This record gives sequence, structure tokens and C-alpha cells, in this order.
Amino acid sequence: MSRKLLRKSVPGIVDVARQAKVSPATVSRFFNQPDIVSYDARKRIEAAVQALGYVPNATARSLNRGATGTIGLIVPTLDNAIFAELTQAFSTALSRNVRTMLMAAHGYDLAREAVLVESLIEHRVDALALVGIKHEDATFELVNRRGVPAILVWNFRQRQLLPCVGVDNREVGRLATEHLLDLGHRDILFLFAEPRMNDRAADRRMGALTAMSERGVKVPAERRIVCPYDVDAAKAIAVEALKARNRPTAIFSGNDVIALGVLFAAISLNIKIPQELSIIGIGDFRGSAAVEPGLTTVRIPSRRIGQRAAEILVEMIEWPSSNALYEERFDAELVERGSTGPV
Amino acid sequence: MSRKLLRKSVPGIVDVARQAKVSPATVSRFFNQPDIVSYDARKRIEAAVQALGYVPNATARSLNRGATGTIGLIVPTLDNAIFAELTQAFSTALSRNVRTMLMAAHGYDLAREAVLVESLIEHRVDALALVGIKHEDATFELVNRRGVPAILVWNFRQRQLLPCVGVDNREVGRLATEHLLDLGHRDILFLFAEPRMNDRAADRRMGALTAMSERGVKVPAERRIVCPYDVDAAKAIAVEALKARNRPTAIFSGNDVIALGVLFAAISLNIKIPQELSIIGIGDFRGSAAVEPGLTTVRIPSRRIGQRAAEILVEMIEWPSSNALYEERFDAELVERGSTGPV
DNA sequence: TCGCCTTATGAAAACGTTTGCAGAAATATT
DNA sequence: AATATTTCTGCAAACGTTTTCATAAGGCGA
Repeated sequence: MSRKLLRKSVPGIVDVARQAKVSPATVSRFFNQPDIVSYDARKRIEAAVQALGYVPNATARSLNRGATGTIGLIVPTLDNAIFAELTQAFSTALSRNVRTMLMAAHGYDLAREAVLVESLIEHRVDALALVGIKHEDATFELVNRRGVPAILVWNFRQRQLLPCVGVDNREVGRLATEHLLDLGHRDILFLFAEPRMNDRAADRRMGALTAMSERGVKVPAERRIVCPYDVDAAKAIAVEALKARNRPTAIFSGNDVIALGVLFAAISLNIKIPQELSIIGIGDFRGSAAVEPGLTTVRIPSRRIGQRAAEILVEMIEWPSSNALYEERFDAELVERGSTGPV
Repeated sequence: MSRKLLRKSVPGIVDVARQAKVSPATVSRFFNQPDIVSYDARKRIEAAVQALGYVPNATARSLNRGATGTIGLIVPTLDNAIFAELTQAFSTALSRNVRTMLMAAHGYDLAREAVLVESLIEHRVDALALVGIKHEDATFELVNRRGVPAILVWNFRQRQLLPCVGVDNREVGRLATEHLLDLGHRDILFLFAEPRMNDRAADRRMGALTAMSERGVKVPAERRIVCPYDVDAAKAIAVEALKARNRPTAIFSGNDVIALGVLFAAISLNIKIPQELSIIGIGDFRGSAAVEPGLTTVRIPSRRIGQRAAEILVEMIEWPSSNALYEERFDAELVERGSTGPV
């Protein structure tokens, strides 16, 4: 009761209307189609808005219009630089289209992701982007049932349940591996990321191992290590592996963060790169070019992916009729720098 | 018209009510205070919700309750790792308190920040966090006028217009500089970040220069360079500076990103660290410990800042009466690693 | 001067919840 | 058995917009 009364502080459209001596409807039109309201009224409304410090209430508008102007993005983590460029590009593209980003991170836990999806749907996001291809059934079901425009970003595969834009991470894994093979490496240590809740990691792993077996090179179990996405952890693991008597001639790293860890490990052990050890990463993050020696890696066009995903979602919102199942595959590209060399 | 009719697809609380043979009010109570609705009704509602795939409409609830359960965070950039840990900690702390984060980036443009603030207020965020102390007048005025709980994070100073939690970046700059001075360095190159829209950078700069002058060491103009927050750019600038005939004995870097660039520059020029060149950064980002040699830096407890900021905002929302002007200063701490040494 | 467009406005009904109030049913108290 | 309490439920009025529909006022040609 008292709370209800107290919070009468923020001015609403009717306050503006009263002060400007027009009806609420006219004030509404002032904001949405200014050209159809008379010059006089416009001036008075403008003044009233200024005087009262009126800011339109988007929740009320959403309720009426059935659209909130917000778009959800759920990423595995914010901690790392991994999704930074994607997020930034996504967000920028959105605000170009007068929309706001509602963001959340699930910490590589797909059950938690399902919860976040529900929470975003509660907030009535107009559309939704999810990182990766694999998600809980509950997630897909919820999205489908509600008919929320949604898109899978980052990893690409055809004929998914939802539109999809990204790179094919099996290709990415293959590309990196074949580069090492082409350089003559046969004893390669693979540092994969935990594949369970991470289809990108799983696909890279599959691509890598497929490439190996196609060339008839066996990869013993002790050459496949699961490694966290963390420079320090990767460094520790690499140090351990490199101190062993039978050291590999090359290390494949599930992404650039791991690769950096490996690089530093090698340097700390005085192992010459690339003469004594080749290192390849995946991602081409900011800074991967600057390291010494420069990191050979597979570039993933994250900005373009983020931007395109945003654009597609906006299209899906604005032309809901078009049943086009957007599928856009971007090409990853080998970027050869100083960290790899012939065996 | 037809649009209005078409979108009747999503079930609302009244649909659930009808199916469960109760009133909408009871369904509402089912969600908000389940204990006061009878077992029978509960079961029927549960079934109906399941069958219809009902998801509560947060915008409608917000309109009624006057609170959205969302909290805004505006950062300068997402691109870099700089604010990653802050954001992650902030977001985690929020979801522990059943709230969602609405995030935006202004790209170090305070005018754009003001626009974003207005947009977040339109979306009726229950509270707002801004990075840094300095903001447009319009920003402060808007926030004050609306009475939105808000907090300044990251940089700390007493008696601000708003609550404030962070580290004193003048101290940070001083700490880094004094470390170099204590090691005997006198010819130090300062790579500051652009201070204009960035009070953190400005404060670090001031702290650094104050420390120098207090020790009676002059810093000629050509030893103060403005440098972007970007590894590659920093590396390029450092290479240039280090190739000159009169090379400094130490380099102060506005943050760890810049410091990494400098480090790689030195390595690429075969300059021994720390024997021939000391390098210090600021921030202690993920990975700064792993580089070879390890980066000496000033640690900023970003996770703690992010978490605490979120907690304070929640308190401010829940006890609006308490006029306590929260001020929490965290201590930065010198972390000595291998990149600095005596001159 | 009369009707006919055009332009500008207002009244009122949504949009999907929550919640104060009041009443009905069930249970406890005497 | 009558009354007092508790427990549960429904009605209806908000919350702050947008939008349809109707109408009033003004401009125009005849």
C-alpha cells in the first residue's frame, strides 16, 4: 500500500500529457510517429518531457506491442577472451538495429544453459543466440514451442534444428592437424579441451584424429590430453609433458589460450620453437600474432560470425513469414607464423 | 489487426487458469507463494503449465510490480580481457540473487555511454553499474533524477556523487612506478592509455608522474607516450621506442595488455628481460603469470570488485531507505615476477 | 454556402500480470 | 452446537503504454 503510493515518483506518459495539455495518445504518437502530431503539440510535449524528466517505460510498451527489443546471447563463459570478439560484434550489430543485448554465461554447463534460456524467455527476448550445436532437449523444445527466433552460432553444421552460422570445427581441427603433418610431424601431442559440454572442442578433436588416421598415423592414448581453457593450467600440463624423456615434436592445442600456455612452457624449459617443437593453436585471438614467436593458428572469423548472427536474428524478427532456414558457413583459415616449422 | 490475432499463440496466465479450473489469481500465487495454494489446485496448475508450455511474462510482472529484476552494467569494451573477470563475477553474483544482467559497451565514448544509460533506464533496470568515476553530466543527472540505484566501479575515490567500489588508480600508478624506482631505474618510458575518456588511465598516469616527481626524477615529454589497449599496437610502439639509440632501462605500461606487447617487442629485439629492460604492467590479468618471464604487475582484485558491486546494488534495491553511501576501497598489490629487476 | 477530404486529436480497450479485499469453506475453540 | 479462526479462492483494479475507431476542425473546390 504505502509502497505503491510512495513510488509515484517517476512521471508517466499521462503526467506528460497533462502538463502538455494533450492526451496520452498524442504523447505516445510524439515518440513513435512524430510527423503526425502538430507543431504546437510537439513543442509543448517536448517541453513537458524535458521538465518532468520523462523516460518512456519499455516494459509497458513491450507488454502492449508484444516485442521487447531485446535479444539474448548465451555464451559458455565471459572469463576468457574466447567469446569477447563475438560478443562485441554481436552487440554492436544489435545496437545498430536499435536493440539491446541481454547476456548470460553458463560456465560450460548445458543444464544451466537450459535454465538461462527459460529465464531469457521469461524476459521475452525477441530472439536468442546460443553458442554451439549441442544443447539439452529441453532447450530446443522450449525454443521451438515458443517459436522464439533462435540461432546457433560459432560451430557450423548443416541441417540443424535451428539456423546456424559459424565455422565447421571438424574442418578447423583437420586444418591444424594437416599443417603439422605436412611439416613432417608424426609424434604430435594433442591438448584437447573437455569435449563433454563443448561440441566445438569435440568437433576439433574429431577433425584432428580423423586427419591423423587418414594419413595412417596412430595417436596413442597418452598423446591425447584433456586440458582446461586456461593459460596457467595449460602451461603446467605442457611443462609436465615436455619434461618427459620422449618429448613430442609438435603440440596441437585446442585453442589459442592453450597454445599460449604451451608456448610459455616451452620457453621456460628452454626448448627452441619451432626448431625443437612446433606449436599450433586455434582461434587467432587478439595478441596471438604478437607473441614471440608468432603463433601459428587457424583463424576463426569471430567478428563476422557475431555480426552476421545478429543480422540474421533481426531479419527473422522482422520477416517472421520467411521460413528460410539460415545456414551460413564461414571458412576458417590457416595462419602460418613462427611457432611451427618442419620437423 | 491480423498481427494481433496471429500472435495469440503464446499461452498466458488466464489460459493456464482456465485449463486448471482456477482463477488467474491463484495461478499467480502458485508461482509467487506456492505454500498458500491448496495441494489440489497446485497439482492441477502444475499439469496445465506443463501441458501448455506456459512461461511467465516478466514484462507484465514488471509493469505491475515496478521492478524488472534486471541490472545494467555498462563497460567501455568487451573486446579486451580487461573487464572480462569483472563482468563474469558481477553476472555470477547477480544470478545468485535471481537477477539478470543487461550489458552494454560504449567503446570509451562517454557521450555514447549517456545514451546507453538512458536506454537501460527505458528498460527499467532496477540498478546500474558504471565503470569509472568520470561521466557526462547528463548521465549523473538522469540517474539522480530517476533515483535508480547506481554504483561506480573499478576506480575508487571518496565522496563521489554515487556509491563507489574499486581501487584507487593513483595508488596503482604510484605502486608500479615506485617499484621501478626502488629497483634503481631512472630512465623509464611510460606507456599510458589515452586518458581523455578514461579516468582509470588518467589516474594511473597522475599517480605515476607524482611518484616520479616526488623522487625528484624528471620525465621528459618523449618518455610519455599514449598507447592503445592492444597487444599488437603496443608491441609496434615499443619496438619503435626500443630501437632508438637511447633506450630506457624500464617501461611502465598502463595495463597488462600493453605490457605484454612490450614484452614481446623486447623479445623480438633480443633484449634480455629483466637484465637489459624491466617491464611492469597493471591488472594481473589471466595469463600474466604464465608469460616468460612472468610479468611483474599490480594486481587489481577485479572479481572481488565485480562481486561486491553486485551485492551492494542488490542491497540498495532491497533497502532503499538506508541512505548509506557505500564506499569500498580495495587494495591493489604489487606482484613481483620475472619481468623486473635492478638496473 | 455546402459538402468533401485531409489532418490532428481524444476516448477507451487492450497487453499479462499482481494484489487488496472480501467471502466461502474448512477447521479449531468453547 | 455455535462461534471464532484459519485457509483458500475469486473479483476487479491497477501497472504504463499503444492503437483502433470516431470525431472535430480546417482547407478546398464547386
